[in-house]
Amino acid sequence: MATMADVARRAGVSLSTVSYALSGSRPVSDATRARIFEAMEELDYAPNLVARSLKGRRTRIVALLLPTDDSDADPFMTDVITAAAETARQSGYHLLLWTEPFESSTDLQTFVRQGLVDGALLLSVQLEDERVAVLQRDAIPMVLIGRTAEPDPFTFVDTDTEQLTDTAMSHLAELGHRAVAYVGPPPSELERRYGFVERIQTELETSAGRHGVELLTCHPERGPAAGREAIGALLFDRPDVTAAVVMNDPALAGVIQGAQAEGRRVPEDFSVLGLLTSALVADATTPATTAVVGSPTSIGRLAAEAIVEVLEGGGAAMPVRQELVGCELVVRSSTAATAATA
Amino acid sequence: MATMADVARRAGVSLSTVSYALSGSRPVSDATRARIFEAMEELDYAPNLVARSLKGRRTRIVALLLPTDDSDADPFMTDVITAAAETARQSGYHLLLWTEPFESSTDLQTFVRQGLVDGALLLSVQLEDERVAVLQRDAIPMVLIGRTAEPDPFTFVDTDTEQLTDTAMSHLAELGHRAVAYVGPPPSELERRYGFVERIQTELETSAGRHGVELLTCHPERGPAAGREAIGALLFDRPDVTAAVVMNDPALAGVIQGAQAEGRRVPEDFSVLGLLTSALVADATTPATTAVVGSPTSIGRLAAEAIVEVLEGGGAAMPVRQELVGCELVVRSSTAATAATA
DNA sequence: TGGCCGGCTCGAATCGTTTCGATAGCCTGA
DNA sequence: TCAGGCTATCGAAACGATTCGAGCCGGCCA
Repeated sequence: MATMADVARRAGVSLSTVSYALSGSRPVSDATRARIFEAMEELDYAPNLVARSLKGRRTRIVALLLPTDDSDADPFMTDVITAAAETARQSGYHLLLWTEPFESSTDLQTFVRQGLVDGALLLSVQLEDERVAVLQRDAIPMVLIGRTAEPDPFTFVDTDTEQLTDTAMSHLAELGHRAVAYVGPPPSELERRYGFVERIQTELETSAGRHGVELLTCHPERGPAAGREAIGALLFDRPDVTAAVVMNDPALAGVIQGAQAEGRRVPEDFSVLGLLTSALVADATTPATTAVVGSPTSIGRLAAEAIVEVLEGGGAAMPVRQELVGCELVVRSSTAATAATA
Repeated sequence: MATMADVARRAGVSLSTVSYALSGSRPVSDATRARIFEAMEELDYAPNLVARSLKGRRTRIVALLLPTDDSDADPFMTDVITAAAETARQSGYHLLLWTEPFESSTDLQTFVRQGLVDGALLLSVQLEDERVAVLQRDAIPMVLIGRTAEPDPFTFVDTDTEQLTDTAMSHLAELGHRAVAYVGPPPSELERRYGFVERIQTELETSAGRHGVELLTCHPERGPAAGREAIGALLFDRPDVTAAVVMNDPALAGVIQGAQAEGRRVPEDFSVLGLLTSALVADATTPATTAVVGSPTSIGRLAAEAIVEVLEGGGAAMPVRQELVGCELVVRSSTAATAATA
């Protein structure tokens, strides 16, 4: 690898002149610049980012904090990550993967102190997130994807859960449903105090109330069998329930099958609506599941934009950016008007 | 951030002694070492990785080359990535995301020349992969996940496609199936000359031949509708087909539904076997789809181990490592013996 | 013709490590 | 008592860039 000194020698100028030609931070005559660029060309020169980082005291690398035990969110996460990486790259930044189980932030602590990363993007933020405290202690700029219990004064990007739940409930209410099952994530997710899950629960209740709908909650484990069982038990108790809102991809098919096993046709007698259901899963059920989905791509992009903005902003006091990303109803074939309505 | 000089001053020793105490590359007396570590503790010292990288001419960062237009492999990729990152971390390495569309390796070229990464992990390798040529030109150590048309002399980790196809065909042959449909990936994947896909196709044919099974191929687009249509047309032509092997997650449910629409019960009259089907999708179909799956976690781990080995190995000539990762049959409910056999 | 101004270029210091060569002190053995 | 050998420590030179202050040289004006 050629260095700047090689280029300088070849072009017959000093090291610093090469630097100025490259950065433009001081004027360089056209003739000199031409010779320098020619020399660079001939030597296949590319500036060494490590040296630049050392001198500039910033690496333009952002850590992507990825909890390893959050596999439910996989398809969603991939899109977030890809979009974030793309966006960051366009601004000259890079994303460095930092995977770790949910609780164990001492490693994170020593990691960020090593100065490899300028900032961090936090995925799957929990209501009380240790990682936030750790980063805050060392004043590492960060952007959360998700929200902590007390969102201020952090910059975050999150799905607009209020819109999400409201889109879901209005859709069902308009179709005439008055008693709806909420099939939530498995119990293990609840214990983790994952903000997203709790927010959905309360806002779903609020929204149901507003639409005059009664909501009945259950939290089956992963897998279709658990889904079948949960909806079966629920329908046995409450045969007046005519629809289910499902935020549990692994159990989704089970919910449909369970309802069918109770003698309900889907969607004629019983509607099923997915929440943040991955397209692959929604299309795999019979019938295909109508769902309200977020926009992982926008989230990734916005998060990357936000962290870049913070890092480029230098010391300037910036307004904290808190963005909610809208949701969309993707109509497939699992919801329909109730008999009463139709 | 405290530097080594701060620690040295506080401990009353020279800079170099601190370095030796930390690295152990020269003896340091117990008393001195104790004072040094105490000083580090008090100052919350952590060595600066950027400076270390500059001096050592290696960053211990590995690029993870991730094609952005390969969304079909998502759930699989997430596991590969996570496992690779975890493994790398345990050896003191980091993974840096480099996303780019399939064709555009000039960016990659200038990127690797900047010396930020010591090596690279290539995901979704194609038969003729530009990226390999680019990296080879600059002698960047790499490990492929997948194989190029001519796999030598590269280090790679890949799914054992021969075992994969053979597991699939023996399963169906044992159940008595003699004419089997192969529902492959969408045409767009074929054009890309993705080695994995072509290898599966030929080996499936070989394996079918060996088991006395006739194989009929189709490549529907993504989505259940395409799957229904494809299998419908195929069964219309060839009513003697009693099973389908599907390597196309988005179309999988459609294949099952299409067979049912032709009056076949699944699995009693018609078996469906998934190839590398993601668990989420396999569990979402009715009935749940039996599948032969690879081990993304092992692949990620092995790939990370391999690149670390290469990078740590220094100049030492090492045997090229080429590993094939085995597959496993996950029995669910979509395959059964043919009427003739049962 | 001399002094001044301004545009380009240069040398040197710096970022925080690692590592090589040298030195100071101590012990051992003759 | 002194040469010789160890051991523990120190100083200085890198690694490859950025950036500050200074200097050179030509042109312009008086």
